[in-house]
Amino acid sequence: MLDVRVGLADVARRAGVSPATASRVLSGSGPASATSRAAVLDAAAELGYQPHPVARQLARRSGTRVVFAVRDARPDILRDPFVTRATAAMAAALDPYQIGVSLRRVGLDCAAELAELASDRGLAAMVLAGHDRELLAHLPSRLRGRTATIGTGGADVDSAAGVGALLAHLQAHGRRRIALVAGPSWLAASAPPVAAYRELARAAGQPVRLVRGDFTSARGRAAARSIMRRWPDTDAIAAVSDATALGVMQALAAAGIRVPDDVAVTGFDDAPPAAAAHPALSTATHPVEEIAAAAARAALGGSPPVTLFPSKPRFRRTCGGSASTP
Amino acid sequence: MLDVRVGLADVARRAGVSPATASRVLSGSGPASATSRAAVLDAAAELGYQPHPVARQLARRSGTRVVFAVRDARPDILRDPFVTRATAAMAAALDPYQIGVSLRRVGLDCAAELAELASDRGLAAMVLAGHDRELLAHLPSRLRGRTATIGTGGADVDSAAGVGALLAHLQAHGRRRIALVAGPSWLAASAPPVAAYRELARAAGQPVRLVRGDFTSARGRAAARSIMRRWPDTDAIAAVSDATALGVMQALAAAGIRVPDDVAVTGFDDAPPAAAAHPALSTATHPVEEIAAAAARAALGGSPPVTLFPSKPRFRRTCGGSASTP
DNA sequence: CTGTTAGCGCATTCAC
DNA sequence: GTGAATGCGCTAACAG
Repeated sequence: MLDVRVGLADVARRAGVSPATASRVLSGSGPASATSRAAVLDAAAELGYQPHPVARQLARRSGTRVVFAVRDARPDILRDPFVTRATAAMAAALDPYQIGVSLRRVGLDCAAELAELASDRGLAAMVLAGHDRELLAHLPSRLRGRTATIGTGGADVDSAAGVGALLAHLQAHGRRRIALVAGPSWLAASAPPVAAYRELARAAGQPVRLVRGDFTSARGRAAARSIMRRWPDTDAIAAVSDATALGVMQALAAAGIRVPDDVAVTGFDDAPPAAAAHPALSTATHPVEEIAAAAARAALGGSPPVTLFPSKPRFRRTCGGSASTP
Repeated sequence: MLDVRVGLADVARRAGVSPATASRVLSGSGPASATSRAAVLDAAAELGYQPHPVARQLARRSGTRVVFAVRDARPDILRDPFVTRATAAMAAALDPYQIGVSLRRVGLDCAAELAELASDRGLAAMVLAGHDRELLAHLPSRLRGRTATIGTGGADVDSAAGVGALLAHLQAHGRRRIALVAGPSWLAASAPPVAAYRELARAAGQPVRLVRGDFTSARGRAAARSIMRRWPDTDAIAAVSDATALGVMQALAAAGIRVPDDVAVTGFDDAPPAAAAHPALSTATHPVEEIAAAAARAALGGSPPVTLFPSKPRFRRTCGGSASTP
């Protein structure tokens, strides 16, 4: 039992059918009478048959790996928590399918790199993060239909809602001059929070104070300094990542600015450091694992289910209001 | 050029040799005259030949995936930063080999799960974390020689040195009653820091105050409360993970105990939250990515290079001494 | 619905 | 050293 060397032929023989029938039954698709179906299933169970994934994929011409291509300028992007969390989530989600995950960074200008990826016949599908509209229009043909994206247009968090809820909360608690540290402008996923911010500012007749970040805490520190220099009366800073928000808080503390008394701060991601920060960082949830798993499945399934995953605000100390988070 | 449909046969034809010879040249091993070798290489380059990984692995009977099996009791262990970082590092390191990574949790009592893994013929190798000696002795035969471990006995961080350096620093700065929040006792990798701690305590004639943690901040909070209840005069708490140390700091703050004035705290990992903590957490580096990549390569290569990766102390605010970290 | 016949693309025996 | 044959284990066409 559980002998590694039992093949489809053994199962077929024991079930009294042809290998083709056994294959049809065990691979799911294809017609089969109830009788032979049962016989094959029994035989497979008794023999402890385990299909050989590699042979199956060869015959089926479907690769064995899903590559997670992260488009970013920073060489160390593959150590970014978002990337590592997403990668691990995919690796866990695809394990039952016996499909592995590869991780690779591609540059902002990545046509050649994508072409190289497309020429790898071992690739079952690709999940692409950090894309923009133009890039998707020029995907290599072999990758079309096998690619799912994370971010705007693909599996994405409803960052507009999450950030919007935080901004609305800030407004409701008297903050009038709110600055936003947004994502990089080359990234499509940066747009929704910016749109939400502009809309709320306009509706409340408040000024627009927008600077670009890159999801790192270093940029958060720089952004905070820049904001307080350009607009000294700023009374709240919203960032689109917890790391950036923590950087903002560091810079404010260094400048002797109190949080939340002088300036409120909010982040995005609800990563563990947010709750552990001092004071505890207000933020919004980001179901990275669910998003990554959905994207991986979509890439394999062919049809990208353009789903927006919910983001819930977590009001904590730094937003200056009353605490109300479990 | 870069046509996906050029196969070994095409290369052979263009080079004027047989497919067998072309295979010998392109797959590295096997005899071949300099003449035909050059011809094959040229033809392959001109045609933009890309070997088909799946076919190659089928013929070679070598799987296409490396599974990262994490042995732990907690169901959410796969979201642990150590696990996600290691998984991403493997997925990036194995990408050039066209081998994907799968991630799976196995329970503490995992004989059956490992047997199931062993029966997967798509598996090229396994990297196991959270092992102990007994487990390794009972590895399924098909996994032997294809398994590398992370932690004691495998690719591991020199945690004894890292934690030892922190403890020595605490002692040198006048801390006399140091408690250690160690890893779980079922984990082999928990032992070295404990040994280092015992040795240093013994040499300095200091008491041993040892509690077990599990690398989470929740356990850190509980551990801190427990320590201060049992040994109220404790003047330093060393934890073997940053998350745990941050939990310790939270519990101390909640109890009105000042860090580092009343109690010094140190962690382990040098994760970003450590530097961002308030006060900044003293810790020691943990090259998780390098360790994971080395383990993955070792698993594929067959011979586990039992390497101890260095851990360097990062003295920051919480250890109470003079700051001295870049 | 089922069995037979061909491959999938490459690596590896063997003789030569 | 080289080529022809065989097989890896399974799936997909095609007739029946």
